[in-house]
Amino acid sequence: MSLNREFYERDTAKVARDLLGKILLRKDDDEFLKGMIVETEAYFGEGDPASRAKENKTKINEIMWEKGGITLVYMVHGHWLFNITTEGKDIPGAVLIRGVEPLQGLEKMRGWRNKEEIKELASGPGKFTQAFGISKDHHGIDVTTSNELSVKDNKNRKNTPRVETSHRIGVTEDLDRELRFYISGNKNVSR
DNA sequence: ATCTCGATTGGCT
DNA sequence: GCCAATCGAGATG
Repeated sequence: MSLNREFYERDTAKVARDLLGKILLRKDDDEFLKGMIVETEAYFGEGDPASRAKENKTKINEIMWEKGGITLVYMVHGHWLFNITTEGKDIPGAVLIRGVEPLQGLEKMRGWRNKEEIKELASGPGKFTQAFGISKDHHGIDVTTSNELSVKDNKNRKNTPRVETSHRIGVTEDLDRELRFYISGNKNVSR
């Protein structure tokens, strides 16, 4: 079962933290690519200087004001970045997926990334989208109902992961709060 | 039509 | 650690 609407329509920082350890599934043709989310960042709306929803809506970011659980994909520095929207309608928010531990479909990921080492496949927001073949085509997908792209609970993991936090990476201006979350000690965290 | 910018990456020192 | 290449969106003319 995919995580439901209620999971996403909560405080963005909580969603970002709770996505750690969850399983991300991407179906490409008949093959499944699978990985565990190990690093995320939370982005709010007005008052968050680093957020794309800090000012006016655009064709791409308007989705942040809609319901939670929808994919938001855009390009930065020549790389596609993948987010999932949070909160309900009219409250903007999204979680950026920054790091994933590859679990299934490694050969396809290696081909798309042109790298061999597992820790080089998805240990960064742009690396992850390249490894999973995610691009503009995957913008606006409802991950609570889609077969192509979904997020599920991790049945194999009983204890909750040990989480560390830091300031968000690469942003020109950040809030005082630490809004980057990652699983302590995991090799697929970006840095 | 052209310009600017960025939630990045990888190669080099 | 530094820095250049990256490329599409949004703004501007």
